[in-house]
Amino acid sequence: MGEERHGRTVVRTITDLARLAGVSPGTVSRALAGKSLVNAKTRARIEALAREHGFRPNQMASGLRRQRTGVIGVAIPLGHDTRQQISDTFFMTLLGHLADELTHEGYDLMLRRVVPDADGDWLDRFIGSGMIDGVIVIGQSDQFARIEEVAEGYRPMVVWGNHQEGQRHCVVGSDNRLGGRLAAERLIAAGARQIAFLGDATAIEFAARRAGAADVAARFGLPPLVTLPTHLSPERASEEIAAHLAAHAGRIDGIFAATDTLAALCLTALRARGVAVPGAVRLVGFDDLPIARQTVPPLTTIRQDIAAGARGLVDLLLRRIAGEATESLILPPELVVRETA
Amino acid sequence: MGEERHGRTVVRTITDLARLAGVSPGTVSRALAGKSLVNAKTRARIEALAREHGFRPNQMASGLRRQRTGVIGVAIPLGHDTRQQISDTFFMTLLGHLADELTHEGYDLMLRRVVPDADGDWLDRFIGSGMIDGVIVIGQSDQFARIEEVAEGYRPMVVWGNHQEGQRHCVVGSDNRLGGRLAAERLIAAGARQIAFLGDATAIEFAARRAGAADVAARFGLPPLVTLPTHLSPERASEEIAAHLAAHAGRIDGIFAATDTLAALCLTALRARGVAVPGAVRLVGFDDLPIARQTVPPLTTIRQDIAAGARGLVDLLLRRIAGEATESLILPPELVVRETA
DNA sequence: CGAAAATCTGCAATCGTTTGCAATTTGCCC
DNA sequence: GGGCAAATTGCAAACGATTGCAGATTTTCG
Repeated sequence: MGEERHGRTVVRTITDLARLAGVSPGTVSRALAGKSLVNAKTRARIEALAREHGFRPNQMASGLRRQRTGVIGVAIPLGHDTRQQISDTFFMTLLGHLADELTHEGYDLMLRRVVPDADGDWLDRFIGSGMIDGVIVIGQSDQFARIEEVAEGYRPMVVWGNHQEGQRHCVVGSDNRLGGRLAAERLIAAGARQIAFLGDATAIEFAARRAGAADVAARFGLPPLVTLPTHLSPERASEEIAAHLAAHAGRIDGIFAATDTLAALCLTALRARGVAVPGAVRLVGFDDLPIARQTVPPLTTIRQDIAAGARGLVDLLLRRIAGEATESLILPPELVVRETA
Repeated sequence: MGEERHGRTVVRTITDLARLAGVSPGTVSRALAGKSLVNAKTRARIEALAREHGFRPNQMASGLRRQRTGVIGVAIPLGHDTRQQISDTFFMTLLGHLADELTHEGYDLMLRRVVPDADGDWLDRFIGSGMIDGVIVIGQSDQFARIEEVAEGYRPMVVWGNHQEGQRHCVVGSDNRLGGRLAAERLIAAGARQIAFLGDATAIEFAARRAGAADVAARFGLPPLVTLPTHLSPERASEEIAAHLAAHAGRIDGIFAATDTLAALCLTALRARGVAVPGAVRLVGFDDLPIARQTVPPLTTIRQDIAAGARGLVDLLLRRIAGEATESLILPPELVVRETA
């Protein structure tokens, strides 16, 4: 420690700096932490030296001692459909906003993709690492049970996803069922009679969207929804959609897609078959991603307010870290009418 | 420590576990680290106990002692165009692949968005935090000089971006100039005579793309490129593009967009003006993002192999961490012909 | 059987920072 | 100037894991 370099003492530790300033390490620590216990002049001197030598206290050591790291973990569980989510526009936008919010609150963000099937222990591992002060889980995937279990004993966790009656873990998410209702109402208003749901209805959020749409179909006395399951990755989904359209040609006049991404693919497939949209088939998406404005014709969709979601996640998490008990936050989605329905 | 809970001793530290196993903390540490110095039976016993109590060593303490954290920092400098990049599909896809690769190599990923204008010190702060073993910077933005300066004294850093003659920092990126050449050649082959470059040519990568296109225009004896500067965020870009098209109506017959995202917006704007593509105006994008397949008509573009880029970044970084000196890695982009040129 | 070699295990220092407590200095008032 | 309170500072013990070294145990072999 304290070797010469560039003709200037290199100061790596608070002790180095203390020696330079002629005080004890404790005082340096207090000065840099901005505590009121140090003399103003002493502090100024120490701060100047720190700046001059580009010194920054080691966060690992600080974290260890204070039992708080200033890092929030963000876990993205990937379902069977591995490759998808991390490049999915919706999740990525959410992640971007999360990064903003967390930075703003002075936290760093540790990102971890997890493949629950391959590693049943993912959540405990993340939490138990001692590296994070709290965790945000983006998407429940098929891990609802696991998350519930952990929520029992670990408070600082908030999850993006769907809310179920009586669940224990704190969740932030859209009212998917309501979104589904809005979508179906619009399809019907635009003239649809036989509605199909496009997407993997085993995913819990999607199931809720579908259920909302089914509610409305039933209320209007229409035939039950047809489900057209797909994967989320564009490559596979394209083929699957084409197959579905071929199989149900002429028998479906309204499609509610689980996602704008799927809706856009579906639109391309419909065009390829020469089906008029919204003339012969009406189409509604979900999310209101940028792509929704760019399709031809532009997509009618259900908007989720991603920024508000991120704010909610961070806000609730910080309150839980502070020890508060918090309710889940359910955001209302909103119908955006463009031209496909 | 070692209090009762759920009728089972809670073991938080390696010392707790040692007490339970009737050995010393040192032995537990060695057993859990999989060192060969512990007796097979002792190790088995310790491992069983650890599993049973869900014990995981504290990474902060471990990191402090070993002077290595197992975390790689990923910094995303945001230029003036703040909101954009983190939700930009290209960067996010790259981030996804990075997460994959790093996880695969046993590293965690710490994500930090930085606004260099507001915080001139961003890179040193990140590096000096003691929280990361190395750093990947995604995009040079306008921070070329700052990065160069830091590269001088800090080895474990790799940057995604453009390569300049004689630069010091290790970079991975596409050969943007070559990409620009490919784009221009295609535009010309498709019949363009007056080519425009769409995008912010002050960004270093974009400038290189533009330069490549300009090379080709000159070689073919065509008039110099017209530059149509835009922001990257879709909202602002839309208007700007519309204005540009209005200003240059009929005088441009080929557009090279810095990005597929811009190209898609441009296509929409062209459609709105009733301009035939590729009949009256040819259009080539860059990146080959998913949206390139979905526009109408689908976009001719220059593909960057994002996965290869991520692999390169991680590979080079790990080698630098290990102390190797490494060359930069320049990947060849590739023309993908679809229907807009 | 005994000694040397090989294998395990424990001890205690260490990583760099924070913080309770005690010691010291300074300021203030009579 | 003395005495007391307030303001600063130093001391040393944490935080939890790792690891060089030395002591203890077992194995090997002549």
